[in-house]
Amino acid sequence: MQREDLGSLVGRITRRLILAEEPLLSRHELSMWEYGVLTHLAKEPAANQLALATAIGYDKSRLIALLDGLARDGLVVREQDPTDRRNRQVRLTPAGESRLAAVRAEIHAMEDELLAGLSAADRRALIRMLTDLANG
Amino acid sequence: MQREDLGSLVGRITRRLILAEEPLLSRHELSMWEYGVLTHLAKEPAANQLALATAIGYDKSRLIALLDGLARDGLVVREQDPTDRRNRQVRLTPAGESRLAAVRAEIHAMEDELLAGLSAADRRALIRMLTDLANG
DNA sequence: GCTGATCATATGCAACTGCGTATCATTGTC
DNA sequence: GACAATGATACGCAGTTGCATATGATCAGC
Repeated sequence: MQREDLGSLVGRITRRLILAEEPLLSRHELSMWEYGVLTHLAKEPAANQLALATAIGYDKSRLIALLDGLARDGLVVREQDPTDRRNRQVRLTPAGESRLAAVRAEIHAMEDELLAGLSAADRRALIRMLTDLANG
Repeated sequence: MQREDLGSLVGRITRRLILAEEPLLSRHELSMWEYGVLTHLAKEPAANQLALATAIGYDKSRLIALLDGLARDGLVVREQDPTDRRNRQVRLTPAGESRLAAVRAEIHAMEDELLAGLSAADRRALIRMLTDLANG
């Protein structure tokens, strides 16, 4: 058979993932982008909002409303950077952490199911290779 | 380190691929979706336009204008299905095939570069696993 | 031949996207 | 202290998306 494009493969996988994640996320009242923000903040608090936007590949002008919503729900807080008052540092609240932990557990369970056909070694290899590709 | 979501990994890879593919495609005056249509038609001509739309995950009402453009450029033809005249079978023209071949060669070269860090065995394993995941 | 289903096509809509641009506060430099 | 640079915020715009819906042609079953 003709070799299939990497882009096509990845695209089909993306569609499957979105299909599987959307119901989990909406049950916890989170959009895909909100989940992305929470996930990124769990890794490291954002020094400022521009850095957060570029890190997750989202539009900086759009991020504002997204953070407004998350802050209103008490999942994140914006705090002035004492060393540079132009910056708003963004970090998870305890409520944000627990909301994220709940969704994330379900998403990981879903992923495990998706990868159930692979051996443990294959799975490790896959994650390693994907990580390398993602990080360029 | 905390385990990273599959969705996040795939998302970052997708962004990289789009960034790398867009200039190649636009040099051949093709959009991402048009390339997707041509690629799919190369695998198998479409029995009708609805089937084509769902196969590539595109909106059926939007596909019409896309096919109009491709047909205007002589890359595809729509033909009445002799067995069911409601259907328009869509297939590549020779011009469509050669245009696709030209772009595809560049895209494959780009992908090879992207995967250059992997051994041949790793690469085969990766493609196999991605294909399995994509096909569910 | 009538009827319901299927397909191509067309259109409208609300939401989202990326992009540019403007404003204002704050910073660091000269 | 004046000034350029940076960051948060706000707004508009044009393009894209998914979704619903309508119409007309054709088909298959009765």
